Amino acid sequence: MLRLGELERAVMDVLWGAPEPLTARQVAGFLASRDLALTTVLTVLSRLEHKGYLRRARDGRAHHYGPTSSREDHVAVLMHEVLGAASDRNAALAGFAGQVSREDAEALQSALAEALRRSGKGAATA
Amino acid sequence: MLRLGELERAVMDVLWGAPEPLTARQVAGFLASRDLALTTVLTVLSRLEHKGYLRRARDGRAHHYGPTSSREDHVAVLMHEVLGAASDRNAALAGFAGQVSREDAEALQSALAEALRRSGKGAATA
DNA sequence: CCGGTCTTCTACCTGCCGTAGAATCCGCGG
DNA sequence: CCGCGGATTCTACGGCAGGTAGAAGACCGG
Repeated sequence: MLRLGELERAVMDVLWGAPEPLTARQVAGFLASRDLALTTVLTVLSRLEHKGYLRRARDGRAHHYGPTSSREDHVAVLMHEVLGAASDRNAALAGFAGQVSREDAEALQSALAEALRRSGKGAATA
Repeated sequence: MLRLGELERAVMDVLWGAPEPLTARQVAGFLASRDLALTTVLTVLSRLEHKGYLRRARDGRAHHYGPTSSREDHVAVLMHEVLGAASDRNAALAGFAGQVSREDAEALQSALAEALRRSGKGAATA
């Protein structure tokens, strides 16, 4: 998985936070505090598209850029990627479990229960 | 959290996999397939120490380098870091839960149960 | 005290990313 | 159908991280 730089992340945050695809100009608008040149935003947008994070569609003279997956999916994928680096997955999972907040732990538990229930009566995921 | 490069990760893997701290020469030995100059290993070792991943202790003429934390801890920390990037933690956790293998899901569940039990009769973690 | 290690310093190169100007393209209004 | 103005593409530069390693200095053991 290709990593994101600071500005790239900021752009993705804008797009992930938007209800629908945005034009480069709109993205620049959301990042107005950075006072970036439009071409800078365009460059980043292109790089992100190249990396597979964005998809774009022409609309009149401009393009609209939208994320190819949700931030949550992205995060989930990254978490797996990180987890894959551990030689002892169980130990890593245990370490992780030991560090999460109570709220997260509870949320994770129900999510897991749900996942197991689903995979239980379908084909096994693993 | 500072990221690791390819070689840096390889070095950490060697040290994480070793039962005790190693000298630069020993590390180079484990990475023999790369045919690196000793100074290259030393440089990387220094950078890793600087980043806080390693601690070293002099022993006679050479230093012995050992990891400051286990790979599993490292992975757990990284997972949290990644999780922190999600605006909707629950959605991210759900996405993660939906992607884990059955084995991992089960391991996680017991680890979580354990964690909750412990935090339950102590001070709350969150 | 000497020699051979081990270490430190310094340096080069490459690739990624932030940044943006110049040139080109193209759809829309007239 | 033409030209205008915005959108896109191309190209580029500087900085930083990381891989790589030589040269020189520090230091321990014999």
